[in-house]
Amino acid sequence: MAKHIQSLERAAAMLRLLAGGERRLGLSDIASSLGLAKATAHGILRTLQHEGFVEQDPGSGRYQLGAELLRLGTTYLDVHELRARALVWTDDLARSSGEAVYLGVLHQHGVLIVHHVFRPDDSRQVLEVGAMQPLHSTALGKVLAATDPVAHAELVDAKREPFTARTVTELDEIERALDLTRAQGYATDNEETFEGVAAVAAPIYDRRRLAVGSVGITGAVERVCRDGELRPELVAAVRDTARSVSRDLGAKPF
Amino acid sequence: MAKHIQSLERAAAMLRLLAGGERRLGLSDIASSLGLAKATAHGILRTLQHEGFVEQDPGSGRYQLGAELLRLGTTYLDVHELRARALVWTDDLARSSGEAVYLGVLHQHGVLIVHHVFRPDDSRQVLEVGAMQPLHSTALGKVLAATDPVAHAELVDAKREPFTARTVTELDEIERALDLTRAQGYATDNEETFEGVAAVAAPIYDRRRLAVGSVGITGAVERVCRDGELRPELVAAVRDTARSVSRDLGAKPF
DNA sequence: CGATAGCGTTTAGCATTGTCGAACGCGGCA
DNA sequence: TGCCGCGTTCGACAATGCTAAACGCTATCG
Repeated sequence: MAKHIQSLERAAAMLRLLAGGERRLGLSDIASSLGLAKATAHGILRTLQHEGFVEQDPGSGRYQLGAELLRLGTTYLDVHELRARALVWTDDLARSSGEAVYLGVLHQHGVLIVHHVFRPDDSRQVLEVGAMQPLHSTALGKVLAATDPVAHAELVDAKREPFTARTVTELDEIERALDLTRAQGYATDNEETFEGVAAVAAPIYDRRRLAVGSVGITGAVERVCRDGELRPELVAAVRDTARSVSRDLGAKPF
Repeated sequence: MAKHIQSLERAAAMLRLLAGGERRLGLSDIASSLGLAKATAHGILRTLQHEGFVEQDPGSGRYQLGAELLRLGTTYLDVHELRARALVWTDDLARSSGEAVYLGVLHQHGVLIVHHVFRPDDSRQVLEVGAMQPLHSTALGKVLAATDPVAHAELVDAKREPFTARTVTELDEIERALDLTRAQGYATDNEETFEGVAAVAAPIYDRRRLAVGSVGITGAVERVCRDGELRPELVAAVRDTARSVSRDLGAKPF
């Protein structure tokens, strides 16, 4: 007997397919991509459309994601306890560090950004809440992989794409970096994800001492590094913020 | 024969229930709220959890919305053509008007905010993308109700809640306001939604001359009004922006 | 300009599939 | 320690959603 409801799994696969294929997709594309009869795909899409999860372009008949997903996704942020507790502290971190602050949680094979404070200057920046980052090359991801066994397993299974010349993709080399992360209590990303961009992140724990997320700052390597290493005062600020949020979540500091 | 897939409708109802009930809900609450057997609700929730649409608190066993909704909701914004076209113009409007800019589309019984540019000062503001606003009291909503027949029908059906002493709830009085909106090409909200807050909005049309959204500014009544009326230069700026976006979408300007 | 190929949609019948009621194991509470 | 409530599992039935084939439509091309 199947352990999961078939039509729901198929509907979820459709939503993910529509999310991946940067543009609108036709019914036939969807049906063949998932190996379904056109009528089956149509029935699911009709229901999803009625519920607001997908929309159909009246002209071309093609399908795309629907507005209800945005509404529910925003509601997820409102309910998220970690995010609510972190809101108070991340603004201060952005101000004191002068850099952009990110808050991430494990989701599937990567880090989902649930909060993002802009770097406090007047430059134009785009909000990255809802975006995904890889586990193996980012500071947020390495912290999660070092402290959350589930995240670690995801990192081992995932294919580790090289983004720059400095990206570490060999598993044993990554393990050493994770050991270092566990030993010193924070992780760095020294141009391993984007050229010229470095980051620091530290883990956030809940009342059961389990890692539930990570918080960190990201910025141009010229500003956040000195002599090829992250500036110690920035590392300290990030770790302080992570500890403050953990304390708010009920983690005992011993 | 049923026109829609039962399990999908039930799953969608669960997600909406979880989105509404500000906190985590237990299985029994969900099952009884929807009139389902506990085992049925459990099967659906288990699948939704496996797909990332709901999460379960390990301690209490209660359910809440899942992270996948945030990821998909953000993707919806990326695909949204109206939003992409408007991005270029809304920044300019915020700068020239000095006020916060909102972009909304009709969704269910209200206006869904799909873009929000902060007022260009250094005050702390919260992003309202993904939030819903009522049709009957807001400038964005009245524009949609005046130009989109579907939105108008939703406004008529919805229960029109009074938010301030100035909120108009009588249907014939609203109809006169909508007639005025159609005649002058924009709508206002003069402390009808929040005390001390006023707004202007104008419609955005696509290449088939159908209203697909509305754009407007919102701010303290002392700044955006003079002699109890919206300042004409702000009205002109909003209407210019709406026309620019409409032109980008392919609407012919005759 | 008519034939064609592809699209999204609808239809009918079958068997797979999701649903239900009842029982289970496990906590907190008195 | 007994109880009540929770989330979860089990097994059988029939309602449910799936499949395959045919439909109307638009756009394309010989």
